[in-house]
Order: sequence, then C-alpha cells, then structure tokens
Amino acid sequence: MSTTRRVGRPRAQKRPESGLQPREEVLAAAAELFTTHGYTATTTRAVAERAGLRQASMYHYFGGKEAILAALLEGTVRPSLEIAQELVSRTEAAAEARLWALCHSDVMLLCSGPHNLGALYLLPEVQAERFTDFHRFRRELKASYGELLTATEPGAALGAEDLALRTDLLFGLTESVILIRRTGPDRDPQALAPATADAALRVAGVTEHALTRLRREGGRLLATQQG
Amino acid sequence: MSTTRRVGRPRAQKRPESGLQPREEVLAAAAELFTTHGYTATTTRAVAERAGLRQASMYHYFGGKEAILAALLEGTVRPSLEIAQELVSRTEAAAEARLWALCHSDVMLLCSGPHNLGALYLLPEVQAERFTDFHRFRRELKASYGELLTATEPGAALGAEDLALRTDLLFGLTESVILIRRTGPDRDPQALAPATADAALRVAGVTEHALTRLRREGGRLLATQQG
DNA sequence: ATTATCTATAGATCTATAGATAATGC
DNA sequence: ATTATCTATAGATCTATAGATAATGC
Repeated sequence: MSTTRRVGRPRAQKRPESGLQPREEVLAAAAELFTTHGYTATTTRAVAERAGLRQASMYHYFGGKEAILAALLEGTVRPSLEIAQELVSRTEAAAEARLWALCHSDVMLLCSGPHNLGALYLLPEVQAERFTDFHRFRRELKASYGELLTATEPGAALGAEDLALRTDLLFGLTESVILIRRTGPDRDPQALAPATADAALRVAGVTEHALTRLRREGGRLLATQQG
Repeated sequence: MSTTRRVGRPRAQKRPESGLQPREEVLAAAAELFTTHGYTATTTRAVAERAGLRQASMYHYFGGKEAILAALLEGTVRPSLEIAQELVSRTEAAAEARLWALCHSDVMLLCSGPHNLGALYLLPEVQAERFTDFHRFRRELKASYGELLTATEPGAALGAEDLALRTDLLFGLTESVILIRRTGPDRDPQALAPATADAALRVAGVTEHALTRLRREGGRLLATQQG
C-alpha cells in the first residue's frame, strides 16, 4: 500500500483532504450549499467544484440534482424517527420523561454536524415535489410526539382538538432550533438541548416542581438508548 | 365614469379581477409564488403572468426581482415591530400579560392574509444577501421579546445566559407557527393564537394558576391597541 | 408630452447527455 | 473489460435592457 492506486481516469483537480468517499463528498458539499444558499440557487457545478470533481462526474453517483437532495433529506430524518419509535415503546418509563428525552435528542441531532441540516426541511422546493418518503417520515415523527403527549398526565386531560394543537406547538418548538441555529450558529447544543426539552415539558403542562425529577429521569433514558 | 379610462398602452391580456393596483398585484403574485416555490425557483415571467402583465413590464414598478422580495419582507415585519414597541412601552400592565399579547398578535399576523408570508423569512436567499433593513427589524422584534421576558417575575430570577436562551425559545415558538401553517394550512388562527401565547407564557415559567388571569389581561391589552 | 405597456433579444447561465479517455484488473 | 473520470455541448431557460407603441392629458 504505497500511494493509493485507484481505478478510473484520474481527477483533473486534486482530491479533497477530507478522506470521504466521492459520494459522501458530494453529499457534504451539497449539504453546505443547499442549507446556506438554497436548492435552486445552488448549481450542480458549485456542488461538484466543492467536492473536487467536474460537474458531469456527479452523475456517476446520482441520477440528478433532486436525487442528491432526496438522499440528504432521508439521512436527516431517519435517525430521529428511530429514536422516537424506541422511546414510544419504552412504556416502563413516564411519558413525560420520554418526551423530554425525545425532544433533547432531536435538538442534539439538529444542532450537531457541521451544517444546519435541519434547514433542508425549510426549503420551499421540498414541499410540492415528490419527496414523499421524507414527508412520511416526518409525519410519523410528529405522531410520536403526539403519542407521548397523550400519555402524559396533563395530556390525558385534554380533548382531541387541544391535543392536536399542543402537539403542533411541541413539534414546532423542537424544530424552531433550526431557526435559532440559523440566526446564532454559536449556541452550545449541550445547553440548548436540555433548555428546549424543559420548555417542551412546560408547554405540555408539567409543573416546575415535577420538572426537576422528570429531567433527571429523561437524562437516564437517553443514557440507556440503543446505538 | 364609464369604463375606466387609463393612460398608457393597453395590456395584452385582460386585467385581473382583483381590483388591486398593478404594483400591489405584482406583490401579491410574488408573495404566493415565493412562499410556495421559493425565490430562485420563481421566475419573473411567472410572477408577471399571474399579475396579468408581460415580464418586462414589471420593471416599470420594481428595479428587479430582489426589489420585489425586499418590499414583501419589509411589509411583513414592520407591523409586528410597531405593535411590539407599543406593548413594551405600556408599563402600566404586567409584563406577562404584554408578552401574551405580543405573541398572540404576532401569531395572528403570521396566520392572517391569503399567503403564508412568514415563510419568506425561511427563504435561504434572504440570509446572505443585502436585506439588511429586514434583518435589523427582526433583531429589534426579538429584542422586544427579550425585554418583556426580563420584566416578568420568573424572568427576573434568570441569569443573562438563561435569559438569552429563553428569549430564543420564546421567539422560536412564535415563529414556529410558520411551520405549523405550512404543514396544516387549515388551522384556525383564532384558536392557534391564544394557544401559542399560552405556551409562550408556560415557557417563560408562568404557573397554570397565574395563566388564567394573565390571559384575560393580555386579551384586554390587545383590545385597547393602537390602530 | 407623458405614461404604461408591449415586443424582441443579448448575454449569461444551468442541467443532463454523449462520447472519449486514462487508470486498474484479470 | 471495467471503472471513474473527463471534455464538449445541445437545448432550455432566465433576467434585464433597448426601443417601439398605443393610450390619455393638455
């Protein structure tokens, strides 16, 4: 193993230092550009340039620009959903604590990573188009918030209409960290995540007194998480 | 006053029925298209077509595509800021009630009108570019939330760091109605606004008991609002 | 003369495809 | 033979400008 011997025509430019596979390199480049400048405003040429290859070469890895966005979207929502479904199933713990843990973990996911990947959800192009898989995943994630809220003590006292409204607000509060991170990219996730999870329980109707205990229980849930 | 006599070459197409002035017609068309498809993805031709005139004719009213977006942005944030500044100044009322009123009024503004104009804030193109007036207005609006929060009883007990964090969450919660409206355009603003304002006070640390009274006081503040 | 519009188009893109090429693998 | 890349480009835009035109106003 001297200098890495690679199949295929050599690149015109030097490979980036990142050590990523070409496909991953393209995704990373697109992540940065899509989140900061937008989808339509980002040209395939710009993505390719940042990934260290020529515009046309990307089509070896992706069918087109849309396929790149679809891959990014799927990669961001899937981990959230997996954690959510596990928390929903852990019925031995209080629903309040599980809701705290879910919110905390979503905020961490949204705030970690080099780019504000959650900002992809905000792209108007994602709406109308055929990113149906992504939309299904997000609907299921929101449904998990709703299920946990319904199982809380204050939630059990609410009617269907109020429950739906609170679920929207709870989910909205969590996703608003995307906006927070956009305006202030320096916020420490380690502080933002518990603060948001606390706020979520307050919105759910938990008292300050109960919050102290639930926060600790929620933290333990996170520590004993799969993966 | 028979059939309206108009200066200038007649239009190629019939004027829209809306009764709006051409400039307003262009803004309305752009509002709809920008919020649903995005800024870059919307062509000047599409805006013009919807406004009932030719693509080049829009340049009679706006210097370019950016000027249209700038006009829309300014128009959406300015009314919020005016209400915010009035509420900050009404120190005879409890800060908690004023915060409730501010949140309620912002949600109403974000949810009223035919299009989800708040979604303009989410456009990535608005970030980097020179929409500095808009960004200054939004910073001032957020500062108003911070000032009111600091003046609340639970807020007064918080340190500077926690205050900044809660202000972000409060502001984020309010703006998350943009996301809520996007996913479910049918939500009734009359229900969403008080629910969000309630949630804001819970996030601020107000107890359920105090909330009942503050909600009523906040409602009275709204009723005695200027304009 | 002034105004609001129009038609036409220059110049600058941008995506995706066709087809060549320079490596390694066998 | 297979693979990962490249170069070149067709075809389709899209924005903004130049300059003409068809009304009204005086």
